[in-house]
Order: sequence, then structure tokens, then C-alpha cells
Amino acid sequence: MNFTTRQVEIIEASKYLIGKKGIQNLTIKNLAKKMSFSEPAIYRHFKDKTEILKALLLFHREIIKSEIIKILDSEKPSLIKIQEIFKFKFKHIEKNPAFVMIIFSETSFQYCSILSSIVSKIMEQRSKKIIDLLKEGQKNNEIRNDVEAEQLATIIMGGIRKTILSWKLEGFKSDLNLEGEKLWLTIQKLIKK
Amino acid sequence: MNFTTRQVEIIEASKYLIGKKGIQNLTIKNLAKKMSFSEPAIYRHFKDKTEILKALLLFHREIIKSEIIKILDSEKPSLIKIQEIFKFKFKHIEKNPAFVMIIFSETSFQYCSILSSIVSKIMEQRSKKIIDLLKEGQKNNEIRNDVEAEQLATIIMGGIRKTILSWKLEGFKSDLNLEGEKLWLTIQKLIKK
DNA sequence: TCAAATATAGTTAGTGTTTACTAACTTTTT
DNA sequence: AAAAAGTTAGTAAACACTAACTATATTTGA
Repeated sequence: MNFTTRQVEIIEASKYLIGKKGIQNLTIKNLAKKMSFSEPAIYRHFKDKTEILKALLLFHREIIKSEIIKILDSEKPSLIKIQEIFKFKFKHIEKNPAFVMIIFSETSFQYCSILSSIVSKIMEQRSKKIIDLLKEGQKNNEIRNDVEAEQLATIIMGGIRKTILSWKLEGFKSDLNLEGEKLWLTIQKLIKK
Repeated sequence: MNFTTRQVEIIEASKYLIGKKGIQNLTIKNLAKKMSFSEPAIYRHFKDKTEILKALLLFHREIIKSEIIKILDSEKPSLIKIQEIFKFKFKHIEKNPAFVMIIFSETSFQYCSILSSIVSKIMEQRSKKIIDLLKEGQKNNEIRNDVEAEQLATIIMGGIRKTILSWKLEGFKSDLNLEGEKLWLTIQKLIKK
């Protein structure tokens, strides 16, 4: 976790490239160009490309970690702590677009921007339907209306995505449908009137 | 949206390949092998690779769409409709792992599985911290305890991710911090006692 | 102290592999 | 006869990475 100044420069350049056009924009060629030296020079500082990405992720993790520990160690109510973590996350992401690109590379299909627009359209349509449904439910007094339907939809769809992602990261081992049911029971409790 | 039988076969083979090892596993070579004919034969049925992925996405969309319309058109309370969409989504994903791979390609770093394990570890650690915080809040009677902290964490982290993703898909135009604040207000209302 | 030795950091030129895709031809179906 | 669907053989581009060389600091030893 101790990097030379040149290594840090390369990490920063990598962040820049990924932030601009996604992870597929991080090539040795582009990196060398951005650093304004030749391609083989990169290999004087990192064994291979994987090592660069690894450094980028670990470097990032340390920054976040220290910030979160600061919040956790303060003497505030839990709800306030959660709120502060919340705020920090959004601020950090806005400052470091590279991590959006890394964490959501789903829409950056290398091949073509048409594909990413298809995916984004599908998601948008699905959002709209859920929002309409929630509004309908609010009208019929089934769903609490002290919160906006848009935010509820974000929470519901986000929760679904997060559950599926965790399932994938754990190697598809757990019972996805069971996890889905547990999530639903919680969401139902939170949103119904 | 009208595909020949061979085109559908190719779409299915693509789904299989992506589902097995992620989107980077979808190469013309692998596709030809899976179809057990030569590479150029693929191009008799699709103009290029992008066209195959496009077909895959649109084909998928139609299936989902018709299922969701069926649910929406029924005469049931909104909450039940949402529940049914919920259930359908999880069932569909479990049956079609290809779409998990497409939608969450974030962890399938082509380069190395070490990287995906780093990302997944970071997420796991972050989850744990949020869960602990929520449990603490439940103990201190700040946060409602009729729901499990694990599910609340899923909803919170999912909501954050979804907000950031939408921001990305809209081209980073909206004010992310503002969206974050709106989300927080809703989450706060839902989880506090 | 200062030249020689050495380690560091850069260069040019090139390799081998993978990739999507094509030209030209053959077989099969209509 | 001709359209459709397959074949072999090959191309060009992009990619990560290397060998061999050179310039520049840094360290070392008389």
C-alpha cells in the first residue's frame, strides 16, 4: 500500500481515463499517452495492467475507509451516522466519476452506445411502471403517502438489484427467491399504510 | 422483432455463453463453436456482433414486457401487483443468468478474478458496517425494529446504487447530491421509529 | 572529493495473441 | 436456376507485453 509518486501519478491517470470513457478506456496505450511517455515505461512501475487496477481499487478503499471510520468513531446517534455516511458517499462519487464507471460498467458495452441506450431505456420504462403503480396505491390508500412514489421506486428497484448483485457475488449459492421474499416482507412493512 | 429460427438459436447460444462466463465470453469464435458451425456462418444471420446483442436485449425485453402487462392488467390491489412483479423478477433472473451477467458486469473484470474479489470484499465490508449501525440504532430505539437490519441495509445500499446509476444513465446531468438528499429524507421516514 | 559503478527510468522496435470481420468458393434448399 | 446457408483461408486492428538499448540519477570506493 506504499506507492511511489510515479505510481500515484499512474493511478490518477487511470482514474481519469476510466472516469472519462469507462473501464475499457484504460489501455496501456492510452495510459502512456496520458502520462506522455512510452508504453513500456508503464511496466517500470507496475508489473502488469491488473496490478494497476488493483492499486487503484486499494488506494480508493483506504480513502473511503478512513473517512467512514471517522464518522463511526464520533459520538452521535446511529441515524445521524448513517446520514453522514450517506452524504459522504454521494459527495465522493460526484468527485470521483471513475468509480461510477467501475462499479456500474454495465452500461458501457464496449461495442456500441446503442446497446447502453437500450439498457437504459428498459430500466427507465420499468421505473415508470413501478412509480405509476405506487401512485395508484397511494391514491387507493394502500400505500403511505407521506413519501414520494419516485423515492419509493428507487428503494424498491435498488433493493432488488442489490439482492441480485449480492447473490451473484456470493457465487449464486444462496436461494435467490427466498432472499427476494425476505426483501419483499420488509418493503411491504415499510411502504404500506 | 421477427427472428428466424437460426437467429433465435444464435440468441439462445449467446445467452448461454454470457450466462456461463459473462459478456466477455460472447465472442464470435465461442458462438460459432457453440452453434457447431464456422465463424463466418454467424454473419449470414446477423450483420455484426452488436446486432446479436441488440437482438438478445430486445428479445428479452418482449418476454418481460408481456409478463408485466399481464400483471398490471389484472384486477388486484396495487400492493399485490407490486408483489407479483417482485416475484416475477426474481424468478426470471434465476432462470436467465445471462441477464445478471449483462446487468451486473461490474464484477466480471476481464483481466482477473482477483479484482472482482476485491470489489466484492469492499462491498461486503461496507454492508457489515451499515448493518451494525442499524442494529445499534434499533437497540437505542432510534430505528424501528419490526424489520431486520439486514433487509434495511439492502434497501439503503440498493437505493444509493440505483440513484447513482440513474444519474449516470441520464448523462450526469442532474444534481446527484440533491437526489441523495431526497432519497435520504424518504429512507429516514421509513426506518426511524 | 570525484570519477567509476550501478540502479533507475526512460526509449525504439517488435512479438504473439485475440478480436471482429471479409472474400471467394461450395453445398443445400427452394 | 437461383437463393440461402454453409465452408476455408485470410486480413487488419487492437491489445498486453518484451527485448535490447540509452540516458539520467544515485551510490560507492580510492
